[in-house]
Amino acid sequence: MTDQVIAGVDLSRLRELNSLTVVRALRDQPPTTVTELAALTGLSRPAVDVIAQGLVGSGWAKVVEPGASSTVGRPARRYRFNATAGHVLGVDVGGHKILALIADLDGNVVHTARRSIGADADPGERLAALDEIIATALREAGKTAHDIWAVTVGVTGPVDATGRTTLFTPLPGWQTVDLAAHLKDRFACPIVVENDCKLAALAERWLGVARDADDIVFLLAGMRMGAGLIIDGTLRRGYGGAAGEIGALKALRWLAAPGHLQNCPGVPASVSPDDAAAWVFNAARDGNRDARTALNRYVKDVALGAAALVLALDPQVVVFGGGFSRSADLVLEPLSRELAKLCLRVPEVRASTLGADSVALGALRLALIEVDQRLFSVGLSAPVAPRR
Amino acid sequence: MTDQVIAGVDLSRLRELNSLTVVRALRDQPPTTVTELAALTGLSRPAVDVIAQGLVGSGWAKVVEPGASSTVGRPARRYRFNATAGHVLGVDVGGHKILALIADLDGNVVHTARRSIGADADPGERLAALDEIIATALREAGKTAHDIWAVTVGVTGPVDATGRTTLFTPLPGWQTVDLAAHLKDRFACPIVVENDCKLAALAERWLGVARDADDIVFLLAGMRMGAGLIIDGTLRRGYGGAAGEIGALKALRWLAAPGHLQNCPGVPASVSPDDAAAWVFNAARDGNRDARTALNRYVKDVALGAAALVLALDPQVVVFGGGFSRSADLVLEPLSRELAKLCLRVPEVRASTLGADSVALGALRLALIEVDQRLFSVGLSAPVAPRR
DNA sequence: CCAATATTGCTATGGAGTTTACGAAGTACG
DNA sequence: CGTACTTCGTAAACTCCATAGCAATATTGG
Repeated sequence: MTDQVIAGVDLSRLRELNSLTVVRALRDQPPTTVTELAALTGLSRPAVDVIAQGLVGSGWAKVVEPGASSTVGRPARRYRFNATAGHVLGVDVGGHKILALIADLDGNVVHTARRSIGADADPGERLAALDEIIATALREAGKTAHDIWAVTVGVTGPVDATGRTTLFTPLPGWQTVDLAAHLKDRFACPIVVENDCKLAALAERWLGVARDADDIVFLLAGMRMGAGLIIDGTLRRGYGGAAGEIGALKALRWLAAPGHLQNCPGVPASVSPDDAAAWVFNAARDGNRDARTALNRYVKDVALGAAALVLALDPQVVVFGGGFSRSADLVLEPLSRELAKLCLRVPEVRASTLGADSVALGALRLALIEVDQRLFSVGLSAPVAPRR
Repeated sequence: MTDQVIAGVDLSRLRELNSLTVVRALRDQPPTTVTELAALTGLSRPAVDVIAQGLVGSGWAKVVEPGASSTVGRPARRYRFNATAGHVLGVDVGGHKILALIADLDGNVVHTARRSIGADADPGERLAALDEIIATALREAGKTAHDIWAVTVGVTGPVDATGRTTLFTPLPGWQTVDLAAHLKDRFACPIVVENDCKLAALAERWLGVARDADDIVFLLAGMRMGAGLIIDGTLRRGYGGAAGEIGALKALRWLAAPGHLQNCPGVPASVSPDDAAAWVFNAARDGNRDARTALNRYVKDVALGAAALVLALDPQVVVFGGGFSRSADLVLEPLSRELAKLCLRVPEVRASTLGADSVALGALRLALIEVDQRLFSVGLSAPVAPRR
């Protein structure tokens, strides 16, 4: 079918493959003995031994000398994956705030930097704030740009293959911004720009409430509605990066959905438009009749778009996330009920637990996936760090 | 992440991997010399030589002795993939007909058997007809059930993991039929039952109009509307096998769409309900005003559901297939126009060329994929045929 | 202190691929 | 018609990798 190069396996490549296998096993395990690794990989003990020592030499693994052993026999030396060999950076450029996380190769967050920014900030201000917060995060974490092996930035609006949001974005003036190009001067590593909903979906499967599922429809519910799709365990972007943008279909009323909350009668004039939804949720909890009506209408509209996604993809789980997920207690049950009415096979509906950090966490996850892919295609030989 | 066995590569496994690489190269190529294979796989000439001879010994390849050579130097022996080592069976169990195809491992159809059946036939009759046509096809092709390495059957309605259509099916009484179990007595090989739209989508990517695309929304348009989704080059079924069933959402009006054609004013009483649509298409071509109105309404309704799928998945191509694709000349342009109005990023719209055979061809394709997967996981050693 | 047990390190063995080399089989050309 | 040239087929030597088995070593328990 394809005419691309079909890779025959050379003997040196064999060793590399087995090294990668050991790395993979090491990474998913607490510090491990050679014998355990041998059992895990199916390789012989001597082979694993040689490989493990090689990995220590090249920095991928560290030796843990045996301490007080609890078993009989000679205590075994243990090896652990050297997660601090490299780090990744994940950033969420939101309307109101910028959040940057730095994590090691295991995904442990080692530093967090947050800054709020006006929703009407122009692209120049926003980029300057981004640069500043990245610089701050690196400095405070004691890292330089060369310690970072991959960068992912989340923005609102569909992102195309080049990392631009030309189709549409709610950030003022952002249509013409080429964020990847902007960051390319600061980092030598791969830089990925991705849609915020898609990143949040990744986070939810990584650390959140959908860890067990391979087919997930993630709903980012806030003043804007969005969705991220994970199918067969992989984030799907679509051909032009616009997968999940079901809100564009007016018949499904996603655009209008948050309006029911914002324009709910009875919201005091003292409450700012941004906080109206929170007020309505609280009022609904207290039994306010207008608030309950608004909530009902909101859920019905959300369910309609969600049903379209569910019918299209037949996921195992629908995750209700985003800013409004704090009020999931009010939404989950009626949303589930509406979906049951509209869909053929009804998926589970769960509430997100990651809250406001989900986009930045998802950015970390995507950066780690990027490192992984290069690791398992390029190989261990070259350090995975800079491209040039 | 996973705790499953992580495969280390043994030396014998290495040889197997390289054998598989050579098989793969051989399969996509006209009869090939050892030197060419070596260049293609990156292996050395002696290594490929040994492997090729081994493949001939185990029946996977055949030798083509050199004939009149056109180049200088000693003419090379050529090897070709032995596509007739095994065969696959693909069947389309439709409302009005049953179509069975037998193909070799290259996908060349070696036999076709077709039979029409009443739309109201009960499950017993339908299964009997299926058995008969399979027996006929095997007999006339000079094969037995043991020559078949994989069977796929296409039916209407969403198919779950066990091969049953418990959610919904338009075939009378079919809800309780366990087709896979029925066929298990007749074949020792893997048997897959799959939804007809999904199979037609596969066919369109294999031999049809979407060979170049990895992200495809396939529309099966006929008296019933359905869809099959190919994302990142792979057919996606959804968690419960119900992906693409967007027609269940009444707001998107797929259920009603064919009705515009069937109930078009002006259709002569002499035309049977099944042929009404064809009459309307013809009348529209002749400029009949009522027919054009019906067609417009039909296209608008089709476009609405299609737009939901397009927005959800952002495909490269939308393929208009199924029985009505014969009249694609009337549909394509307005459908494309409607989609442009409704979608963010507008995909190409193409008309299917495979016609009524697409489901059976897709069944063949899925059977071949099944053989492939077993080949590349289980390996060459065991003949891929019977499971027990 | 000694026996039991498990790990570590070492050496011999065998399989697979590569390199090198040479005979074989055909073409091109004087 | 014969020689030079090209390419193929195959064998031998070599390298690399993983395995198997054994000796050495470190720890626990009696």
